[in-house]
Amino acid sequence: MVSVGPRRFEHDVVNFRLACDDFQHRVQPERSDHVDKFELKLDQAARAAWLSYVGGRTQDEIASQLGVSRPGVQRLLALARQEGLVKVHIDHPLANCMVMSDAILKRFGLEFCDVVPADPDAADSSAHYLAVAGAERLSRYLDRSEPLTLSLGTGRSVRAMVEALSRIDRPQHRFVSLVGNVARDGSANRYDGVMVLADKTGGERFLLPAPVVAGSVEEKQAMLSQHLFQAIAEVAKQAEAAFIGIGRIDRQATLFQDHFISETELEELLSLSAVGELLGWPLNQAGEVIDCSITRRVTSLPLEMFRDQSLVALAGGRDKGPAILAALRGGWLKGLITDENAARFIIESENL
Amino acid sequence: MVSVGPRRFEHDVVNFRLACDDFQHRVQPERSDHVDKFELKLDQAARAAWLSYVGGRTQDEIASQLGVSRPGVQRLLALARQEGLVKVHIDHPLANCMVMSDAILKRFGLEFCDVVPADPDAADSSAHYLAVAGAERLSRYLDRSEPLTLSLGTGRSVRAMVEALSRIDRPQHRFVSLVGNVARDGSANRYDGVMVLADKTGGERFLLPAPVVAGSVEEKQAMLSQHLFQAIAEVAKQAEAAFIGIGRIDRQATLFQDHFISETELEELLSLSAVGELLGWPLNQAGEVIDCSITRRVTSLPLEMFRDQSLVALAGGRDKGPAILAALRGGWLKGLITDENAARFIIESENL
DNA sequence: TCATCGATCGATCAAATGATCGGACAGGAA
DNA sequence: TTCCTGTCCGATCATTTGATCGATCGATGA
Repeated sequence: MVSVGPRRFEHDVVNFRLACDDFQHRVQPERSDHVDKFELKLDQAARAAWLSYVGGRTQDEIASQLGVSRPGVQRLLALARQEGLVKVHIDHPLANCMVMSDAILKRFGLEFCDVVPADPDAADSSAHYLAVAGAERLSRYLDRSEPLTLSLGTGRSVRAMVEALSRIDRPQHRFVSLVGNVARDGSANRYDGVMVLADKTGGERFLLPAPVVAGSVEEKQAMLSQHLFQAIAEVAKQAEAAFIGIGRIDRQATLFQDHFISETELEELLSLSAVGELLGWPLNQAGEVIDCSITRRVTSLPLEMFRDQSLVALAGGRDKGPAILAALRGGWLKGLITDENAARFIIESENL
Repeated sequence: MVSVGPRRFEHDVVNFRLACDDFQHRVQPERSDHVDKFELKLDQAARAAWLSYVGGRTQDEIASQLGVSRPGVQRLLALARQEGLVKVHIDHPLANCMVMSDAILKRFGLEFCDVVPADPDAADSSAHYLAVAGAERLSRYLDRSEPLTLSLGTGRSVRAMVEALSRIDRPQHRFVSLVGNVARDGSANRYDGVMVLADKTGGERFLLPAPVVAGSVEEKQAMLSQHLFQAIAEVAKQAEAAFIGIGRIDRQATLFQDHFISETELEELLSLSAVGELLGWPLNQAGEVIDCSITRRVTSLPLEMFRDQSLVALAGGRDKGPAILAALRGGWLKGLITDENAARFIIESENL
């Protein structure tokens, strides 16, 4: 899955390295006849490149046309690409997305990164695309016929993803919710993502009978020691991949709006410069889990548990940028599905 | 040598056909879900194209990344190219030349066409490039070790070409001058192209002991019946290729300036709408040899003789455009070495 | 409901491409 | 002059790419 290195067109990110190679090549022989020779070679390279990329000739044809051997043509083409003579442009709105996706992928060592297009003006324009892209990735797992365990976080994005999924019969699969589906008032969320997913596939469902954040440290301990909780946690540990959302930490934060944390607690998190949360675990700008009074009451499985799973995050919108960036910096994610706006924020923040 | 058809990038000329194919595909299913489906496919195609051409991924990598089979990726890439999503630009002054060269090559069914860059302001800027390009082609023949017969016309371009040639030891080759090296006053040109070429290679030289245009029909007949003349003509017939210049027919014409034809004769040619000449044979705009009083006195070998030889013409400059175009239209040439200015004239005249 | 048509998809093979290696050649130092 | 060193060039092999063909799936109409 990991790219084995630049193969054909070395633009964008890679160009930098090649430019350096070039530097060593060209600056050393400064004398004019050498430069002339180089220019001549470049001319030939340009011809070869044109014949190959625009004219669509094969290297054999080019070879006989330019009067060199085929390997010679190959060297000319390589030269032309190194010197940046060949410019490829993909004429499609997705091209930008691909550029950013690739940059993020490489920067944070992800296994995949999908960036869906979004209109910067229309705030929620990308929500549906995000859901579809997520469903696409999700169904990649579900397609398999061998039994599979997947875990899901909460959030609008995750929810929309499973709703965008088309029905598929996979009774052998198991789905676990990573985040308690019980609100602080004790009401259970009947429409948890796992429920929908299990309905659509006919698979088994495992729901965590707990709130995200317990009322007290003691309550958390009590919950963690429950047999049922431990059994479900055990299933979650076997999951191959986890699809989760990324939460902001500010007054619009889901954690706060849904009353999982109080205003005082929010203030505390903000004062500790939390910028996002993963499964209820608050992260600072560097992506480290912040140790504070709230952390000690979070009932979610510890993030370390997901080191050997494919932790896939879905989140979009420029507002979520800082939170997504934190998750990336922490190295928690294996996959990211986001939108153009958030991606642009990340690219800018990291100077990519 | 002939192109076997579009292979990879179908731009420029070929794009037209592909656009038609596309038309049939896309217009028939006008219903919106079909269009949507097509759009989705195009999105995928854009992604695939980006990953392949910009990202430099291999098709296998793209396949696993997009979750389709490798042939699927191939179809996506083909689609992307058909739809014109992939734009390739060669960032080099020669790119224009290559475009024109290719257009001329295809339009007139040449075996090769070299277009060298030229500054439209500096009139003679391309003369040297032309010579070098010609020498390049010439040495392609000379490199061969088997005995070879080549014939040469006259003119500054041909002369410059042989001078640009580097020395090479080929005593087995034979070189024939196609145009008399005797001026009307009887003086022989000691520095004929053939002389230089034979000097540089050590090959045999055959010079036509005649002026281009004889003084009268009788003189021509006398000359053609000479044994020496016939012997040399016989050698010329065995030539594999002929490198010749292309002459204008106007007051700047070499034929006229060197007094091979008189002012009256020039007027006659112009009144018959001659626009150029090949080895002294005047051509009209369609490239047909004009039958007139001068034609009957031209001592050069008939152009028909070169139908099964590689007749290669060297000529540049916008002024020579009409003459070159005539030679091309007549279908006399197998190869053309010209410059940007002349090429542009040809492209514009033929609406390419 | 079934048969047929069409389209799409993936396995297979041929062609084209990229990379490595050994050898030749030129330029420079002993 | 001879040897050495670095560079360039072309033969060969592995990989990648393109194209064809049969199979499968879904749609359409009887």
